[in-house]
Amino acid sequence: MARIPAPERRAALIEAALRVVSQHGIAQATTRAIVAEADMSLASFHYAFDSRDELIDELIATVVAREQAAVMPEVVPGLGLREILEAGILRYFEHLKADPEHEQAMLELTQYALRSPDRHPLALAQYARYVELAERSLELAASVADAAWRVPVALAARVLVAFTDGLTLTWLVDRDDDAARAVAAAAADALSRMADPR
Amino acid sequence: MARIPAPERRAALIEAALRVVSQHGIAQATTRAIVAEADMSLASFHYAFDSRDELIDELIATVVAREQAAVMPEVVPGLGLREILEAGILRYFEHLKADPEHEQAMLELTQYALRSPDRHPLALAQYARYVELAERSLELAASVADAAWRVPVALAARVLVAFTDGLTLTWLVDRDDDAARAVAAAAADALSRMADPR
DNA sequence: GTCTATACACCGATAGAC
DNA sequence: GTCTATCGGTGTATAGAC
Repeated sequence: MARIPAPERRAALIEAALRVVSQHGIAQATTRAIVAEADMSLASFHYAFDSRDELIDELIATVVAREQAAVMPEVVPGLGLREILEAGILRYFEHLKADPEHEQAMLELTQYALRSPDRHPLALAQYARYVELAERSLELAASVADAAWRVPVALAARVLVAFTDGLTLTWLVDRDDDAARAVAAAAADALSRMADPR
Repeated sequence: MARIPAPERRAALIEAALRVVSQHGIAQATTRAIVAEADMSLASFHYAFDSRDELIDELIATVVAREQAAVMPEVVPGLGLREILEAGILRYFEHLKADPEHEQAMLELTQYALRSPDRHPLALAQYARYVELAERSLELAASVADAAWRVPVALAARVLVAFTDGLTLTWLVDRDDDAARAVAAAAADALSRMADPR
């Protein structure tokens, strides 16, 4: 086999691990399954990583760092804040529908991290990142709609994260698109009432 | 050891399994960990159950059937619908704070069920039960507040389930009580606008 | 650096004595 | 019915040839 620098091997293994977790769940993301997905030998795994735990930690850090603002609103002037927010949440919903396994993987990684005190900070960082992205979206939305947040943006962002999480979890279970759209509308409604026109 | 009828052994093992899942997560809920918690021999497990899968399925069915309406509003006349709903959601939040491991276990069992086509119906049944309980709460709340739902109650109930799920997941990660209360207020606000005074 | 082969722990499940 | 002992399989991790 070709000689591949350790950092590249680590990256390839992390990508393979994400695919395995997405498709089969974290419980099935064994070292053997991951190296098979990456088309490597088992020994190569332990050359690149000290342990499976080390890879999982790195995987969580990677997906968190890579997370993009799926809810980021388009700049369409003339719309009210409520409409802008609803469009943003619906955009996230389309993103969820396009790749449900990825969001399911993110949820599993969160819960995995929650089960170990050592890894709890990883889950916290993940949600801090979500809140940060939500915050930017809400600030942009208010700016476009010419509104001002009455509560701290960080708090409104935290509420938005909770609402999208709930939308995700329930939709992954029942795949009820109409219900998900109702959640989006209700969430946008509630959030828009946390701001005043300027 | 004493001779215990099979149904009692099954019940004891299910209770032990729930404790193990709550405390250590479903990944650690091995047959050995469960029998240790139940103070039984490993062979007793396979006398009562054909397989570990059979017990997990039974466990999910049991916790779902046992689920109570934690959000069920108190009957306090004179309050508006929004206040009644907020009080109900805050009641659920206190329930969550009192026993976080149980709600975390429920989330894990849901995601576990989602990973296997055979068990997906169990997750669906779980959420159908949640929606049913939410529906009863919403009907009672509207009746007490003398209001009428403008949308189908089932849909409003589905939205309520999503909101409480999001509240649960985010709070389990960051344990931010103030943020959770803001989610509760926003959810109550959004839901109350799905009804009209009568 | 990469491989095959293997050590060792733990898993679910069963055999067979009592 | 209940137990101890054990099987076959799979998990993580490592040894040692190349």
